Amino acid sequence: MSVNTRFAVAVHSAGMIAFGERMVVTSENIAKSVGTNPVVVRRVCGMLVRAGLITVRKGQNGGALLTRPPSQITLGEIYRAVETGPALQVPESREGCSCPVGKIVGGVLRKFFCRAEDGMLQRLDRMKLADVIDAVLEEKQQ
Amino acid sequence: MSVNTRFAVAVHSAGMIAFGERMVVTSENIAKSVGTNPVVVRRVCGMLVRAGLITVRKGQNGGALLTRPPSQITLGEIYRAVETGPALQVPESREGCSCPVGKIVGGVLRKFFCRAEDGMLQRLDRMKLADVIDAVLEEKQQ
DNA sequence: CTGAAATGTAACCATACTGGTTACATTCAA
DNA sequence: TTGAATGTAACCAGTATGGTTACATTTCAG
Repeated sequence: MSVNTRFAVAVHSAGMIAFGERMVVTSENIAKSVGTNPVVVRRVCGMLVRAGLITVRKGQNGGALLTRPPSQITLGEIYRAVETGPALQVPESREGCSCPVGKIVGGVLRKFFCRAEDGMLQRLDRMKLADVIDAVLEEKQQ
Repeated sequence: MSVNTRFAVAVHSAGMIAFGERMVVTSENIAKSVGTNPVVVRRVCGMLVRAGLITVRKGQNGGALLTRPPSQITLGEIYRAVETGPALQVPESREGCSCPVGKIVGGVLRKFFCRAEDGMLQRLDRMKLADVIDAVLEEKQQ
């Protein structure tokens, strides 16, 4: 329970914010649905704001809105908005401490890992927020 | 410096172990090259042993050996050997605590995230340990 | 057979990241 | 003006990781 749920919270939040024009979506609403704390939601939404994916209105009857329709927002964009650094990391060999071959290996690994991670990002780029919403609505019908 | 360097250490180690027939590769050798501690290397190599990717001989003139040639070992196998749990996680909404819709969203997200992660795994499965070794040797020439 | 060299593993610590929580200033609408 | 909402700082707890020491165990060399 120590990793990486930020992305999930972000997608979940964005999915609810997609309905922001029909209902007021507050951090408290979202937190209830996600099963977490309003402050956590606000932290994540802050990153979405900084990435230009949503806008937030303070004050009474506040709430958030998407800046684009959910069919034009990809999970890749959300991922990049909230995730910092590569998923596959290479330890920074403390300078000079490791043998020269060790440094070469580190550089090579970084290249390989980047290519692998791109595979994940490309798939995320092909998934639209609207796809997630559709899947949820479909499951809800059943 | 808190995440995920296990995989990098594992690939680096396996790469050195590929030369185990021509030279004695000890955890201390590997640790020097990686820039870490022999115990850390042994911990990771233990997982590779359990996954059947290498064998280790204790005692004097010990060292490790690959169970297959490096052209038949993929980075995907190494990844699965040392990495536990999905890279993209969905918070387990504390049972009953979250609204029913929240649970549906969680399930949907898990599906989407799995598909995305598969993109990374498929690429890792196409990368052979031999490819890494070749790339390192090539860089070393220059 | 003995000793040196190597592994396997437990134990402990420091560090870092995350998420939960409280608190409070700020903003905005009714 | 007041209440509802956000933004953010601050602090805590839990967890994972990596570094380190220590020690039992294994295995080969001599």
